[in-house]
Amino acid sequence: MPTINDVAKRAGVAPITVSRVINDSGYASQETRKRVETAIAELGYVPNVLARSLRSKRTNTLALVITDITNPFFTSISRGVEDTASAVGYTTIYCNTDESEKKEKKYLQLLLEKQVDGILLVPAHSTPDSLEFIQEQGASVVLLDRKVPNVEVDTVRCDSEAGAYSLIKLLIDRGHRNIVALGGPRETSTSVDRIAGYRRAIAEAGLADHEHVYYGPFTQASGYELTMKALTHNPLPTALFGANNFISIGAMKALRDSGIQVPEEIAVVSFDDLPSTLVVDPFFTVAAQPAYQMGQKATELLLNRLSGEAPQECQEIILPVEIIVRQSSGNVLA
Amino acid sequence: MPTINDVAKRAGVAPITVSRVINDSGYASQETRKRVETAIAELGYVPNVLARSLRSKRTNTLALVITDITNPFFTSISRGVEDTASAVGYTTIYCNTDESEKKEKKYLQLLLEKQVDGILLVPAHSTPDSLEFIQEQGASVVLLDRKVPNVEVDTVRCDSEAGAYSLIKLLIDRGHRNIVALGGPRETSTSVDRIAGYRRAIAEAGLADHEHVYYGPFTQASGYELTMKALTHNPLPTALFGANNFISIGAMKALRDSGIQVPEEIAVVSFDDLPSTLVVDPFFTVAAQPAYQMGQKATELLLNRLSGEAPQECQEIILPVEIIVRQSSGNVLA
DNA sequence: TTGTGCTATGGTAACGATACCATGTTAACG
DNA sequence: CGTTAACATGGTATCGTTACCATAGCACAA
Repeated sequence: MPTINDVAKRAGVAPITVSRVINDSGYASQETRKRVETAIAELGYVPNVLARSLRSKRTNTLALVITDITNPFFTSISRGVEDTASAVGYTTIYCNTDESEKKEKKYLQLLLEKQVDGILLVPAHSTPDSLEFIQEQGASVVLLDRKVPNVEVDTVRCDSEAGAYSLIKLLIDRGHRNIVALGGPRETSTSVDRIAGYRRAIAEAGLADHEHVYYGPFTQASGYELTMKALTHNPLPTALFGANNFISIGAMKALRDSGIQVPEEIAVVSFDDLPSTLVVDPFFTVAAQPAYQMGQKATELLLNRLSGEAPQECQEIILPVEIIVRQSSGNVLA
Repeated sequence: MPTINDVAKRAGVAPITVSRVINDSGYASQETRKRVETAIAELGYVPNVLARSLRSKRTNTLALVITDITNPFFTSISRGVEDTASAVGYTTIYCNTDESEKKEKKYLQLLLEKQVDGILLVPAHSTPDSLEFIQEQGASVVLLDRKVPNVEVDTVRCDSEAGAYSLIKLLIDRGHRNIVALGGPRETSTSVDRIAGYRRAIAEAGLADHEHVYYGPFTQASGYELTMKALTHNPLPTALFGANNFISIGAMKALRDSGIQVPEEIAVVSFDDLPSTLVVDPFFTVAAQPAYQMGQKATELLLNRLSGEAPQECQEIILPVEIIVRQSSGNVLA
């Protein structure tokens, strides 16, 4: 495989001149440029980015660390990231942590070894320490979707508390008094905030006695299981609140398997919408997060940091959620 | 940021010894190993993979070039790839070509510059030439999902022709005589094969006069549009065959918007299933491809090539599709 | 004329690791 | 006791590129 030196020899110039032509940096006469370009074409020369990055200390690579690309929410985020990054010549490495502390650690180490310029991180088990370590190693970080307390980091997320509050308020306004929350993990900030929103709405309506919260992973299996537990209540809840899309789908399956009609017998509201490309008849009343834009914004913020254009202080961008009312929330109770 | 030399100095050894400890290659006494490890920990040393790869000529990086990660089929493939690759210490770079020739070219060039060890490619506009160029540049290639004629390359895909044939046969057995195919792009091998399967079933049943094929991109919008065209037929078709998941969802929306009941008035069958995590009540009768395994197998094949374990000749692995009969195909016609 | 600044190009070192070769120490064996 | 082999460590060159500094021609202003 030809190197920059081979090209230089063939074009009758110094390697550095070839470099200047390739990168369009510094001066190069029209004629030299042409000679170099033909030499490149004739040899089928492909620059070696490893060498370039080693010398220049920039890899033009970002990393996106999410929990699971299989979740459409993260899929959309990833397209937002990828599109934004690739438009300015950056590549993106994706990592799925599956909410595992071990995987997260392993990937972060790997990414640092790869000298990525920046990391977009949906923290699963990140601590202030681990974030600081990343920054010490010269990589910029932007937190996505979730908070990590007591650190100075840029963050892009949605207002989970307000979104959940609105959903529950909507149910209460329709006459529901017995609403069960199917939460995510106890330690995950989005889950915590959504439950907080639920609590605020419940408390405001003077229903503190009717507060019922279950916790579990953000999975369909958990949604199913927690719903089955909720269905042992007497009297039955009149509405369920799923803290994310998978939980709610699991809940729906549990209700179906129990022969319970939605929304006639039990109403369901949920965090996270499903992309319209995947659903024929959207059914869920949801608090929809602008996932694509989250990825986009976070990437823009990160790129600004890298180019030194961003202001010194950390930014916390909080995007609004959109409440979309559909059938699953039903009508006003009789 | 500390380098291997800093570690070496602090541990009182030569850099190469540190290297041996890190990579667990060659000999190192228990005691030296310990000294090196503490030095690494104290300095917060992180090896620089760029330098390592530049010297060793291996990046331990694969690339997955797909058309759109937003399609659950490719999402599943990507998890198959990622899980298999990361289990043996490989990182994966994802690229979305969106079926664009320009993007595909741009990404392939970029990936070669990055010196990826291997590329898993869902060819959108790849030619034998472009594949050979990749191989000349020292990267291995495995084609995924689609064929490129007249090249020697490893391939992992499903039997599109047989899958489509089975779906159409199923409709014919239930009495359908007027089945419209909503195809993908004319040039894409999967689309071509699926239409071929459709044609074979139609011909076998002596229905050549009732052959109706439309072509368009693999998108929901196209599925919608083509269905609207199909609905202008007189008499109306009794069944539709969508060549991929997005097309079929678009078709369903068109039928819904036209006030046509599925399957009562028109039956629908489709290629590609949706993951059960995303659907409460699976409805489509489909030819399901084992997407995750496709990613897995392709990655294994690629890794075998890289380690030189694979036999010389190219392999073509063809996985079977599974016909899953659900409601959308309806009952036997009256 | 001298000085200044733009254009165009090149030489040398360095980025941070490992490949390759060399060397010394120790244990084991006939 | 000498030879062999496994163990343990190090020196030097090199991967392919760019940073940094240097040089030289030329136009133009003072």
